[in-house]
Amino acid sequence: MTYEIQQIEAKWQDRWEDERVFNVTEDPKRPKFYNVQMYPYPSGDLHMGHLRNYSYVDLLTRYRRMQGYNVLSPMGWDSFGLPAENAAIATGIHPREFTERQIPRMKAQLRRLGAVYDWDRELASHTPEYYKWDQWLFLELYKQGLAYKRNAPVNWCPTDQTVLANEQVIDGHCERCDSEVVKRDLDQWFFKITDYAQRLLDDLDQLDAWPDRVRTMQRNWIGRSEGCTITLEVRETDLAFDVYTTRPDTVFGMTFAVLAPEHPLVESLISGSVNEAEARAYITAAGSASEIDRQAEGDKTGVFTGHYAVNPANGRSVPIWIADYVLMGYGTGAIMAVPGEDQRDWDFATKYGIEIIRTVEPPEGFDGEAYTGTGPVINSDFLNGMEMAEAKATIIAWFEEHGLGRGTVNFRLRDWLISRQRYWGSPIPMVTCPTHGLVPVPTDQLPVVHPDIEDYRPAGRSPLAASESFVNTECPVCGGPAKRETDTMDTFVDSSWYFLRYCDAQNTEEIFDPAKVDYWMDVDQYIGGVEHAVLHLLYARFITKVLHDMGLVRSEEPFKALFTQGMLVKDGAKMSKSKGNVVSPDAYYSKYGADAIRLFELFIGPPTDDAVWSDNGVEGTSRFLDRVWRMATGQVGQIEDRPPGEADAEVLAEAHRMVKKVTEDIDRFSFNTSVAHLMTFANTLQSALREGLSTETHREVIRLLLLLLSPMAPHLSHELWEQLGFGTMLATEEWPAWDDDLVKRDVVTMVVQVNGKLRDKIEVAADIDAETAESLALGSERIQDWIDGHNVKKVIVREPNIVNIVVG
RNA sequence: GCCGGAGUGGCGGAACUGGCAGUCGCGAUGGAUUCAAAAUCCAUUGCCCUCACGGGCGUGUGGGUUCGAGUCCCACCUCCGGCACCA
Repeated sequence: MTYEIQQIEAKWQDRWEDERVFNVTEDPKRPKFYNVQMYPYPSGDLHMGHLRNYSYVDLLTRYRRMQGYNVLSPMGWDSFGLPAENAAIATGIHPREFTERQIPRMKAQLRRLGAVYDWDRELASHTPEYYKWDQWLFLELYKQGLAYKRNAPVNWCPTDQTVLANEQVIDGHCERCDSEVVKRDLDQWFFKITDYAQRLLDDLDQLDAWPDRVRTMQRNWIGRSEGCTITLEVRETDLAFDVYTTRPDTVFGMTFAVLAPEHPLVESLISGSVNEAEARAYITAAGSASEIDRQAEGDKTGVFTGHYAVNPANGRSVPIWIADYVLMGYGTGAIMAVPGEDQRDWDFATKYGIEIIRTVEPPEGFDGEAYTGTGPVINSDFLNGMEMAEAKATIIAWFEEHGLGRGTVNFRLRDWLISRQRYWGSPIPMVTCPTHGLVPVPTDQLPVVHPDIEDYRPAGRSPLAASESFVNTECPVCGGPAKRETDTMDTFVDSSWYFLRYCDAQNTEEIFDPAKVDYWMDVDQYIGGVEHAVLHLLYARFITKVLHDMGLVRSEEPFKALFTQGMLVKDGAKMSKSKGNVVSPDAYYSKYGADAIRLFELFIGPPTDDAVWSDNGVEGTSRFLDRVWRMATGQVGQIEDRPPGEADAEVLAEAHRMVKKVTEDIDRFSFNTSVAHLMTFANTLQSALREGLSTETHREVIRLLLLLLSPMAPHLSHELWEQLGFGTMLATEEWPAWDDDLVKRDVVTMVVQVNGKLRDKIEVAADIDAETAESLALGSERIQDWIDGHNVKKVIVREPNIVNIVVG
């Protein structure tokens, strides 16, 4: 019996598929486990970095299945979007053709790894069967006022020739192509995610099986702040504007006010003002400056409007400035500036010679500039002497009483910009009629079919706009000539609900059957990259809440547990095609097989951490699997036909210890140590076999080993399971339980320390009492040498593990 | 700047709750087997002193708490990630 890797792996891949072992239906009698990984973009070849993630997902599918769960593990394709489109532009192949060529290749590669899914539920977002429901979802949001179109300054990527959501702008650069993003005023579609800001924030508290890191990132992104909106009147005019502040307690220190250059009041303020020319020049310059330049901290610029505002707290006049360090997109686009307690205002005031009044007493010896800490309020009339919290509450109450302002809550989160001027995405199902304006496409006319066109290159407007046959349509209201919306949806719309569609993927009548979703949701384990911490995971939570409010989904949160895996690193960079450092699994498949690759991917390090690829690591796990094969098939040591003896009992006990450790470690996602425990046991078994082991013990411990190994190295385990006659299909066997009596040790090593330093080890009974432990320790010859001539001050006993003797 | 996370042998990493630092693997060294090699097996492998028994040092740095600290606390250094003129 030699280990014919290629043949065995192909055999079991066929059998899992042919016997539909991992295809599932709703079964109320069994507990369910819904295991989902973030569906991939079908990019072509899988490299070792991808395989790491698939190995984790597949391990969980198989493990939970053996534990008796009804496990749903589906797979689909995030097949719309820029990568396919850009690849298509580069190669001249149509994105549809390109995509539909890649999908079967990817499937074949997953199969080669031995990864199993319920392929009956496969979906791909570029297919009309899928995007029809994207469009349906859009119309539902539109109906509820959660989708709207407006002209707004948006992030424009000059390379990809499309707008980007705020979440897709990283440090002022395009998330995809790294080009510098510019601002443009455009009519764009938005989803009103801000309506859900508070709920998205509050419900993070329920997600205790999410990494704290991700929850913190979402919290920061939502950016809730509590403060106060105050109305400032402009002297000698009937104009007024609102400012938002989180520090109303410092209002007496306001020595100027600032408007963002885009603020709507700016025009009426500067027109005819003494400073008009200068102000106009400044606004023009600020408007053309890139985001990056405007974000340069420290170097603050601005221009005086020529007008003064009234500080509502004390009636003082303060100059109104325009400065681009105030952003139109946050708060009211205008601020009260308090240089004494805000460093930005301090910088500005110092530069332009504006007065600075401290309203919080800095501590003794404070030598900084603006003081942002706590302390007693000063120079502030009736607030004097109060601490920050009290002063805030008092002044907000005072403003409210006098009708000058009110306590308000502000979020950093903005509405989600979902329209894209690109070809390869779901068409937005709206029509513009000269008579009836914006009209939604009736749901019975869905899908708005995404047409195949010749020229899909980006051109500053959607390529669909060039297709006469697509654009020209009838108004759903009057039947007159009308034009279709030509923008497509952000692919994050597709991915914000696909996990619901998996529950009922072939439904042609509705987006899904709520009863089926009810059975499978929530996702019990969601697995993906941490790069989606705010984008996809926030959008998916939002859409789930919308569907919940529509009564279609019971739960308010889609993903009960989230696992974010680390990346595979090679030559100091994430393994990726664009970095040119990918390692293809092909050579490793033919030399070592899928099991050795999988086991190495699990063994390489903690799953949450980045791991460094090593070329000969697979060799190690391959050696281990070879050894398991040889030991299982009787090619190592002596297997004796006799009743089990004492040595057998110890091997059996070790096997049960392995069962316990491996199970507990899988449960806490410590896959690398699970593998280590299997290897440790294999070493024990090998030594035991050298001495000779009974047939009975050998068979039992091999049985346990194969059960544990099967989610990690399924092909080899299945083959041995069958060959040794344990049964036909290991995947459907029950996960082993350990026997506590066997796991328990009778004799343990007790460490004896003198002043905290290890001085002796004594074998003692596991149930030793404190008194015996102490006298054994003190009686040890070695210990005597260390305490002779010293005064024993204290003996700490933690039986049966440790005795520490303190001498002076 | 703010908010997270990490720093342990030649390398990847282990030590989950304060209790033997270095499981497991890679690499390396010596040996067995072999005509030879591959494969396999055995042994050694944190650093320093010692023929040895044994001892000293050791988890980024400095301090602290504790009978006892990789683990807890304080300060700092370095690296990684997120946010960043958010009022």
